[in-house]
Formats: sequence, C-alpha cells, structure tokens
Amino acid sequence: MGVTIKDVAERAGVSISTVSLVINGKGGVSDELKEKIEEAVEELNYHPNAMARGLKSKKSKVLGLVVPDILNPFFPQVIKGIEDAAKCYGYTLILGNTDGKMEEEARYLHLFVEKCVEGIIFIPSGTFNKNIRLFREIKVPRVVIDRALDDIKVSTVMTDNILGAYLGTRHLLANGRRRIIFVSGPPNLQASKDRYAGYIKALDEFGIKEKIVEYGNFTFESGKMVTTDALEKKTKFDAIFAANDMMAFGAMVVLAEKKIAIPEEVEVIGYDNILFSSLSKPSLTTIGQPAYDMGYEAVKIVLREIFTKKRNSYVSKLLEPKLIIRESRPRRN
Amino acid sequence: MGVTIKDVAERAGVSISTVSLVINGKGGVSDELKEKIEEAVEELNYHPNAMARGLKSKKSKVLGLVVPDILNPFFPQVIKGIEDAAKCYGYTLILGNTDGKMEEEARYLHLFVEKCVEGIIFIPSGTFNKNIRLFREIKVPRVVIDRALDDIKVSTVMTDNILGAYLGTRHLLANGRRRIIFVSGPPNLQASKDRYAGYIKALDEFGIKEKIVEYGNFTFESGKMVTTDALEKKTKFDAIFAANDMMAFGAMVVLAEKKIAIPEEVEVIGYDNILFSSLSKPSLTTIGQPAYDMGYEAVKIVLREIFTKKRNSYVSKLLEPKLIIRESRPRRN
DNA sequence: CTGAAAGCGCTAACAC
DNA sequence: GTGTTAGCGCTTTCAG
Repeated sequence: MGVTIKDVAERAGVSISTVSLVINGKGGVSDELKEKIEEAVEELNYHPNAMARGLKSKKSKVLGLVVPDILNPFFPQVIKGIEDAAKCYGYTLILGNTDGKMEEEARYLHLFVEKCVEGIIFIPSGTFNKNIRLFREIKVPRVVIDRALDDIKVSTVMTDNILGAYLGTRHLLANGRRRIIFVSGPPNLQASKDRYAGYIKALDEFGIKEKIVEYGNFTFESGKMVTTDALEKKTKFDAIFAANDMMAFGAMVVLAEKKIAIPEEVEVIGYDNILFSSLSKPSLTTIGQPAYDMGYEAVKIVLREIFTKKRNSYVSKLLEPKLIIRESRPRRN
Repeated sequence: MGVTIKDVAERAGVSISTVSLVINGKGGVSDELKEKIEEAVEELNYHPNAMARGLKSKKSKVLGLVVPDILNPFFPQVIKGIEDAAKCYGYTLILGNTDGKMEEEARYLHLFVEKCVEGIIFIPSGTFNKNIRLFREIKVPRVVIDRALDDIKVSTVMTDNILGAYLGTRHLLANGRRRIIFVSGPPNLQASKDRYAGYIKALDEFGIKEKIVEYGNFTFESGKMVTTDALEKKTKFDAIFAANDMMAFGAMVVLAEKKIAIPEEVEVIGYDNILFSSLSKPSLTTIGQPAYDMGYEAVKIVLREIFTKKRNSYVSKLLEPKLIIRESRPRRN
C-alpha cells in the first residue's frame, strides 16, 4: 500500500517498535498509546507488509500445495479441506496444479522453498515419481496425501486402499460377477499396487483365478480408452472396477455407446465418490474416500510439525474408505 | 534453506552483487565468473529468498485469486486457465476460496495487499457485494471475472450473459416450450440481471407473456429446492432454464424422483457446460462458457497492467457463450 | 512501558 | 566488470 509502520508511528506520535508490539498483540503497552496506535492504523488503512515481516521473523504463514489435476473433482474437495484447515490457523495457500507433469512438480517444490513456505502438502501425480526424493530432501515440514512411501521419511495421509479395493471387488463378486476388469491407475503408484492387492484379495477369497487388469491415468479419457480397447480385444467381462470415478464414467460412456446395459450386462464401480457419482444415470456405485478430511488432516499434521518444531517425527494417518452402493449394480432380484 | 547469496558469493570468491547479477540474468559479468557462480549455486543448492527479493524490488511475482466455490466444477476450469497463464509469466497463485461468504472475500482481499500480490483476480460470489467497493479501492492491478460493474473503474472478463440466456430460452421456445421456469442466480448479481434480460428478450420475440422466475444460489441444493418448491406450488411448467449446470442437475434429480420425464414432459437447460453436463443421463443441454479462456484472459489483462504500469485504463473482455444441444431436449420427431 | 538500533537477504545505485 | 553500500519494512533485543 505504501503506508508503513513508520507512518503509523509518526501519526500516533510513538516509535515504530511500540507500533509493532500493538500490531502483534504483544502486551506491555499502555491502553492510551494502544488506542492511539489503533486509531492511526485505521485512519491510514495500514496493512503490515508480509514480506518484511517474514524476512525478519522467518514466518511466512504460507503453505504450499501441489495437486495433480484440479479438474478432477476429487481434488477440489481435498483442497477445500486444506484451505479450511489452513484458514483456521491463519495460513494462506499457494496453489500448484501440475497436470501430472513431473517437471511442474519439481518446479513448484523449488518455488515453495524460494517463497519460504512453512509447510508443503504434496499430492503426487500418478506416474512413478522421482520428485518424491526431492520432496523428501526439502527441510520444510511436509506431508504427502494419497501415497504410501517405502520408508517413513515423510508424513502421509491416506485411505486404506487395500481395504477399499477389497470392498469394491467383494461387492462385485457377491453380485455374481466373475470376470471383473480392474482399471488400475499408473502401475508404479503405491495406491495402484494397494488397490490391486485388494482386488486380488477378494478374488482369492472367492476362488476366482480370472484377473483382468488394465491401466489408465485417472482421467475420463483413459477410462474411455481402456474400455474401448477391452471391447475391441473382445475381452469377456461382466464388471469394471475403476480406480477412480472419472475413469468409471469414461467406461460407462463407452458402454452406453455400445448399448451395453449397465448394470445388467456389465456392472461398474468407481472410486472416490465425487459428487457426480450420485448424479449420473445410472448413479455410480463407488468407494468413498473422505477427501475433505484427507486435506484437513494433512494440514493438521504439517502445522503440528511447524508449531512443535519437531522434525524427524513422521506421522501416518490412515483413513477408512467405504462402499457406497448405487444403481450401477444389478437390481435386486 | 539457510543458504544465502552471501554463501554463494564466498564460495565463488566474488561479491554478492556479482552473484545477484548472474542470478537475475543481467549481463555484464565475465563468462568465467558467471560459470563459477553458477557452480556455487548448484553445489550449495541455493534458492534466492523471495521475501528478501520482494521486499527490495517490490515485486512478489504473486497473483491473488478469490473464487466463490471451488467445488463447483466451473471454477476449477477457470482456475486452470489462470494458473496456466500465470505460470507462463513466472507468476504464482495464492488461492482464496470463500464459499460465497463476504467476510471471507474481504479477508482475502486484505490479505492480498499484506502479501504484496502484484495483481488480483476476483470472482465475486453471487450475493450483492459491498466488497466490490473495497476491491475497487485496492491499488493493485486487478480484474473481475464474470461480473459487470456499473462503472468502468475496474477491468472485467465476462461472457455475454444476455446472449447466452437468449440463446437458451429461444431454443426452448423453438422446441415448443411455453412455460419456462428461469432459475436465476441471486437477484442482485449483474450476471443474473443480464441473463434475465436475455430470457425476457427471447420470450418477447415469441410473444410469450408467461415469465416464471425463481432464485437459487448456484448450488446443486438450491436447484433441488427451487424445483421442489415449484412442484409443490403446482406451478405449471414445461421447461426449466437454470442459470448454471449445478442447479440444472438439482432440478433434474428432483424431476427424476417425481418420475417426470426429461425432456418429454419438462425440458431442462443449464449454463456453464461443465464436464458432467455431457455425462449425465439425459445429458444436459447447456450454454457453454469458455471457462478456461476467461481465466486465461483475466491474467493477461492483469499482467498487461502490471507490466505497462498503466493504471486507470480499464479493459473489458466479452467472450461468447454458445448453445450446446444435448439430450435434455425433445427427441426429434 | 517505550525508544533506539541492529539486522533479515536481497537489489540497485554508485564507485572503482 | 566487479565490489561497496544503502536501504526495503519489519521484529526484536537491549537500554533507559
């Protein structure tokens, strides 16, 4: 704005350090002066310069956030949780959307240290990701959402992907489905491995040998592609379990185009429970992830680290997925 | 990180100003020194401190963004446009989601000046908004998306709302609909007034007197509520034109619950063309807004102001909506 | 309880 | 070409 603490001090007829004390709510200033200063702040419409403040105090009150795809409705939910939590503690968010590009991830991670963020929340994109190493080396409190790491060098927030995929697959099997295509996310992703494990677990329980796995990248388009492929290859299947709702929608669109009845001929399940999974026709059975909570928890973890200054203590928060049954399953007989 | 320009200077055996020159790509440094400095930067993993840099240079390279509802898929599209454009010019985004709360808007606007953002992109929420005044008084380059202002004191990016609503209504009328409920956004919003004007214009053209207007707040829930109300009040209608897709979905859900055939009995049109409008069953006829472009253009306007330092020259960019015909209209006979 | 003064890390004159 | 230096606006000892 141009108006500085000095202007306020002059206006109020005090020194800048007194003004500083008042602004920051530290006691030890007489009520009289305090009032005078507050008046001056008001009249001048003074806003403390966060850069100067941060430079001196080493506190930016900013959190950095990296998300893979803001167009996937799952992430806005997470972001909202993050925002709300950050807000509670007076923190602001720098947003970095990467479109799943690793260079972008790296760029943002570097940027964040330049901007002196006090914490980083990282939602890595699907593909195998060397940035995890980069991320791990950054000395700022940080947390990964939705990705287990092979060691415990960083805090994480996840849902139980094995359980989620197990619940979904078991549901399909219980409905009599036997040839279930599992549309996985990118294979190198831990979440993909876990969900695959859940899929296998349920299959084993039912003594089913038939494993059909295809790989997508969590986009609507990839869901379409995989399904089209399967159809062209004359793969026989009576169900599709997609690793997220967007791909499930892609599958459903292709199925509808080919006049394949959902769920009568092919049953479809998604993963995430985004709003539109309840609005589609047929509405989509899916595995609900507490997206908002995941974001919220992530911030809590980061802030705890920031406040306690306890580095090298890594927390893992595992949230529960749940099966949400809708119409993309057979009618009850 | 702790490693400063001084460390780099020492390591390279030069002065800090030389390092500064190299970092900022300003010429006038011998290749030899330059190389030595770049090496030191690399080895030390030096990242310039943006706060110090900004404090001195008055350039934060940050843009502030206020959006009303990140959960409405329309906004992530806009945000993506904004992000991509900002990225191009080396700018970073601070994200502020307000849930349509005016206090939040005001909070973020103030915060942005504290954070020394160089530009602000403001997407005001629906309700009548005294923050517009606050916004107008901020001395940073700024632009409003999706909201015309009564004077030209601030740059804007919009689509032609009169045209959009006209196109939609005319389409309905051409399909033989005569009792069209217009589900408006909040009445004080200029976009609402414009869309209402477009609705009226088409009605007049067809010589229809019957105007039925209801007010929502752009949420899915409000679309449901308005439709439920209309049904309970026994309002007679053969079409619903909602001011955004979310409300249209709300309407469609209620209609479906009541076993009212879409589009045979009631035709539904939305506004925005979010991804899911093509995925719903029936897919939703809607007025497409170039959301991504709106975001992108907004950044271009703000950055032009920043770069040219031309204040007090306000730009208005008007983009074209277009009618996207889908299944929520009668089958061709 | 209040003020003076020393920087935080960097940029940008200005000397040399 | 390269180095010296004076701040940017603020917080924070440390005196008084």
